[in-house]
Amino acid sequence: MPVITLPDGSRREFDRPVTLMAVAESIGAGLAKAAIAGRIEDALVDLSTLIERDSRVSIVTSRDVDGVDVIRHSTAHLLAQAVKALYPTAQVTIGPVVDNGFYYDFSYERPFTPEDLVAIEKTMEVLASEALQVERKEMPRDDAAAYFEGIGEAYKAEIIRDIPEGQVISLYRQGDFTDLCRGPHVPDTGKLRAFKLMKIAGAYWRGDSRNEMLQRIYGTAWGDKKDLKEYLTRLEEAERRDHRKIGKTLDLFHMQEEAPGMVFWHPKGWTLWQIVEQYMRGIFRDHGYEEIRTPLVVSRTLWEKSGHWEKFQADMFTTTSEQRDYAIKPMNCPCHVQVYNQGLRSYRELPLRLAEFGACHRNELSGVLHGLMRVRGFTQDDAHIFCTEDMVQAEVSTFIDLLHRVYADFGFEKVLVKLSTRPPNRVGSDEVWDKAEAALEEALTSKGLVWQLQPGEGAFYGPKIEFSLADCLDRVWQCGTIQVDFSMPERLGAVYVAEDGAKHTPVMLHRAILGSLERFIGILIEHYAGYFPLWLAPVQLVVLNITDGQSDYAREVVETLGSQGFRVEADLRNEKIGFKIREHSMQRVPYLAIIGEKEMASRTISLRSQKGEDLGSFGLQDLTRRLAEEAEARAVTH
RNA sequence: GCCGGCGUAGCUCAGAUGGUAGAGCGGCGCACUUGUAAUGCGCGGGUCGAGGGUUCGAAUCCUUUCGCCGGCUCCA
Repeated sequence: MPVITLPDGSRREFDRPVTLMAVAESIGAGLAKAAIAGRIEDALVDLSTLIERDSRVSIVTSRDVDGVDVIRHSTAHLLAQAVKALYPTAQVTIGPVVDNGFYYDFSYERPFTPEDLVAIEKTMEVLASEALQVERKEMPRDDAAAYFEGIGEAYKAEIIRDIPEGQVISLYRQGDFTDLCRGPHVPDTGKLRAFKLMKIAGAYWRGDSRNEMLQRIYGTAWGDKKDLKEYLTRLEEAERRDHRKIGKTLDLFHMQEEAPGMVFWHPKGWTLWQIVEQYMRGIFRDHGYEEIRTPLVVSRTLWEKSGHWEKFQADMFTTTSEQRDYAIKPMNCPCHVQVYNQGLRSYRELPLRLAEFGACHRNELSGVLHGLMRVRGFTQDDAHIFCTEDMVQAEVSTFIDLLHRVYADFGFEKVLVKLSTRPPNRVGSDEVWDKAEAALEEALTSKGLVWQLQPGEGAFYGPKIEFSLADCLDRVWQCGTIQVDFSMPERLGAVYVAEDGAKHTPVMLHRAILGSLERFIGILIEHYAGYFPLWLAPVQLVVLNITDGQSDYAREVVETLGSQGFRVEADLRNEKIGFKIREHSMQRVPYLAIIGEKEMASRTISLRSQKGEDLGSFGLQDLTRRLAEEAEARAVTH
């Protein structure tokens, strides 16, 4: 006689085992209708699950995150059912839930086309409208394998064969379609009301590039149509913010096929770059870093010592001169160790923080290149801290503060943190790893940060922390990192003389805040949709005259502001003011200063914000004060 | 690198089924001297990503190749 405890603490007693659905019905018809799945104790299960013992129970609806995931998972099944209905020779493989949706991989004799996608989606809608019951059935492993082999589903059979013998396997049937699945699923396909197929892509069977390429269909699914629409709007917004598009319209940079994965920076883009770089240079200077510059082209012999030649040769650009092999540096650390190695270092010099805006090149696979976000030539805000093991925690701790400050200055408040610990293949003793991992963890804890642990995800040479920022669309970008390295200083012969007079190997911390400047600028462009805050805007203000009569005064204003370090341009063209305003507004210039007869007579300007507000007339002193204050505050005004 | 899609004027894009390319914006010229998101008129501008093939004839069909886009894989 199960006693059921609901989330609000109330209890209900039943005189015989009941299904979750029956519990939902006993609470209310509305809830029963909205029910997607349920939870018994903490396990997410089907509504058809029979409750035989006293339990804590809750009903999951589409307003529940887990409920939406169940809907997505069931929509993946609906997709597979539709594909099998339209293309019976297609074989199903796997169909998991991903962020915002799901996908399903199929093996089929030809690629699916966009027209297929339309047909499949239509069939899915029909199947959903039929509100087919979704039934769970359990089967012994071997029977299940035999079943799928019998219906020609080789991939499913293969998946089952990898499940331990003797285990009971669950199958889900809806209409004439049966899929192997752990579940849970919606009670009937009528619950699937808000979905859309998004795109087709290739994907390797089991994610291994040696395997067959399958046809992956991506879809999105939501609890209701409103959420679906919101999601699609968000995608449109992301498209609107695409840095490749904005980079073109704002004339920031371009790329061309003669230099794939490399950037041609135009004057405005390079101005933005310089603002970012000079800002970081100031940060370095204020926090005990010394800036250096090391060669781009370095002999193979150094890369052999560092181990890169062996491990990453295919990913490096190489060249030859007078029978010597060279590689264009894919990272800066070996070169930084060379700077460290000049002269004999004393413990008194530690920690030594060497920073470089290091231009690196990696011969990335052509298929992964993506605007500024994934390039072959990039510049890191790189630095290496040479220190003792005892200094690691303090250095990491200071770095974390620094990083948060930098992100906040650029307008990013939300930072996500991941700690990656020792992988199976690694260098260094367990004691040293223990110490390093503890130092990183302690540094995070002392800052009161929440972090995600990634066991085994550390580099072979040491543990690391990765910092990601969330942009205005809540997209997450991993930018910062701090990594402990036990390997390279020793490999490259870095030492210091300690208090005991003996030579010791320093620990090296690799660290970056922005990561790649190219990519970071790409993120900035998308975050602000090109509407940069004043301190970042390549052109901060344009002075517009009404007629030729004010040209000289306009030039004078530009000169005055320019001499005070503002990035100001004049637009003295013989055009209507509305035309000029429109052009510069579309170029997302933060401020426009308009000068007509009136302004010239009173030696003022009329100020217009990017948003189109008339801010009134300003004398030059008031204007410069206003601009300076806003730039200094790094205020985000639009 | 792999799978699929795409590549036409400076930009955004039209150009079924093969018949030697078109619009808007920008550019240039002329007129207009203009008050807060497009003044009017006129003029140029493209070996249709590149190579090869089929054809009387290719932007269009086939093929090779480069690049871009979306994924997969990779990411020291």
